[in-house]
Amino acid sequence: MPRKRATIREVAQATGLSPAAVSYALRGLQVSEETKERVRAAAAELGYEADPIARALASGRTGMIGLLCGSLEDLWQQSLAVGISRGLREKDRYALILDAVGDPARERALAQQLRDQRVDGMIVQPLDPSAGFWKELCESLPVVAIGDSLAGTAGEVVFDNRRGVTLALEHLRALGHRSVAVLTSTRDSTPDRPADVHVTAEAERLSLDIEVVTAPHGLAGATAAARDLLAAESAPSAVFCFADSIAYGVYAAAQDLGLSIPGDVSVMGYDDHPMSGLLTPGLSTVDWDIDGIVRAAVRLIAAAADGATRRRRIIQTPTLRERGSVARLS
Amino acid sequence: MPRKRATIREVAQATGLSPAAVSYALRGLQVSEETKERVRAAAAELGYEADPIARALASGRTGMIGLLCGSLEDLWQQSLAVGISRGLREKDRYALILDAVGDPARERALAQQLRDQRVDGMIVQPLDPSAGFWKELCESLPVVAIGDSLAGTAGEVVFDNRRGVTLALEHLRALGHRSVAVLTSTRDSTPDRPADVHVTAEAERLSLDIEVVTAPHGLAGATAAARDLLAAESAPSAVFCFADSIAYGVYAAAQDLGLSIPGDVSVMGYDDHPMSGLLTPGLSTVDWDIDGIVRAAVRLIAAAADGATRRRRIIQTPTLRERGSVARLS
DNA sequence: ACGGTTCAGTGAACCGCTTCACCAACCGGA
DNA sequence: TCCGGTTGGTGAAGCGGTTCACTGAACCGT
Repeated sequence: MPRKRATIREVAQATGLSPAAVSYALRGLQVSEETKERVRAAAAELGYEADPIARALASGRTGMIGLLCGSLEDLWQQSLAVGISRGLREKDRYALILDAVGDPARERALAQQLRDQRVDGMIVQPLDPSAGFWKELCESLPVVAIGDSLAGTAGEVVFDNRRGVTLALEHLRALGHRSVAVLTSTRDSTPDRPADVHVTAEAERLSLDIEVVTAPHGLAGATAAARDLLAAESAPSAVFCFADSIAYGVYAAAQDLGLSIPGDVSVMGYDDHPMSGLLTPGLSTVDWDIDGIVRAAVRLIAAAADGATRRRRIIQTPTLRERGSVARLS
Repeated sequence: MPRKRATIREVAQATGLSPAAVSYALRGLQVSEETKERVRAAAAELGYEADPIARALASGRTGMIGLLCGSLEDLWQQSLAVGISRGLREKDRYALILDAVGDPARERALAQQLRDQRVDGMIVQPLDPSAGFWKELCESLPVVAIGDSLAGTAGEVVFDNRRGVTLALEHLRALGHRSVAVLTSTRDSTPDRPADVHVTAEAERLSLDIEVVTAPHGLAGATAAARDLLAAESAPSAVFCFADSIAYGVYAAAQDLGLSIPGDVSVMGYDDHPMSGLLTPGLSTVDWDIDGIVRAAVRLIAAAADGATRRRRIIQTPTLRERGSVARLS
């Protein structure tokens, strides 16, 4: 049995001070340098370290940041989680990552759980942004949303989806494509739904023939949807996928059907996931600079957790990344 | 300001019971059905929900499972995290995922943090299994290790690396390869280090010419190492990578150098990551059945957290998955 | 010598729940 | 009728910190 941990009272005893004094000393408040040193020494001696749970109960704060992922299965959210963990380290904080595994009810429960854990703030990419509990949540702690979906948050990092859509569709148009399928997925985590609006608007402007298809979430779902799409007689000359991970499904489908990319069909992604450069051909995509997004989110949440009150909205602008999955249509 | 949360005392007040009775009632203990019902009603009425922090402080347990990833950047650990989140949901538990971002000091801090959060158990894939704190940690709560690296754990899911190595090398040998490079990485998270031992043993048995190269961690590192390897005059005819993610680096390097896989060089992976089937050619690899691993880990940790005391060791056996990245050498 | 400020430190009341020891009432059995 | 054993419930002492209101001493200028 590992010897029970030292408590603050033992340290107090050892130094002949009151627990209160020890508490203050260890946090560098209100005490003379000399006693601080004495307390530090005694604490080290006893191997004392403040219990975060007790501290959380008494003070209501923990220093932790929560990251709530709607579905960690999503490649995009994986990248997000990785980046945020790394980014927070540099701020001497750390993230508690929770995964709602695609279940809105669970998302609700976990959001609450996270709040009850007294995180100092949380970063979310909501599964169901329209759910009522977000508002309430945002009122009780700083929340930074990725993708502009929540109102009343402490901050948001939003995507200029109009620009992203324009970039992709103009690119396809410039290479001669006139009929393109737009492949989204239920729970596409990257952009907000209204991206659809931009699609139709841009399609109109560019006089493109658009067909929007929504695939079930996940690689398998995207593959199946893409297979249907590509096997149809009226198959489009290009597919614009609303996430690189969806485009991967198109690659798989093309492979199954013996179609060549971009020979038989052109493909565009949306994200720029690290794997996209490794495929053959490389996936042409809309690069959202995930590093920038992560940095922005970390900056926002750290500021908010430190008490900043100004609500900020950072807009992310994408760039086009050409790689070879889009052919010029003769 | 959101109205302050109801406390157990308010519920007690409302029902005319003592806080203790309410506490028992809500956990379904020692009270008559009738009062249970009364308490439930009052709780619902007041919107009362027990505060997990206070509960943790008083009772020492939380119901949460911690997942400590040495480096979430690693594709393998990402898959693990996803699987475990999903698996735990079925057990009505949830995982707190922490990422040490490759820093052993941070790993230590986070492990401690997790314990201090009173998780009921934790699953780890250690960055530095030789660190002293693991032992102490394992004594204070149930720990399940992925990859047999820790002693004294509540359970482990270990890899039969000898079998894995044999599978890969025999496959290469059977197709005529005699000189193969083995590409590992610092911090290869999948297998335990001693896999190297198996490599040399198997190489001897199969009379293969082996060169072991260790790449820096990450895609960029693997790519660089692979480039050096493939550009050398005495380049091997095949590369066996100790993780699919490392193999991705080889693909990238081959692309850079204008080499064809498997025409100019054959490649074998180790994991079977979902993306491996999408590359061209598909990556032939050693399939570790991550689903099985996850299920095993979840079962072990759930049992241990529920008080099971028997220490279990589950051995995972791999299979060969041929896809096309290995050519027959004429 | 005196009121007025800081400075260092103390005591006790929390934070919100669990748990242990104990009790009253009720039951059936002898 | 009395006794031992359940049942349903209570009170208070924690869990291990933080914080608020307060005190005693030292220091200030006059």
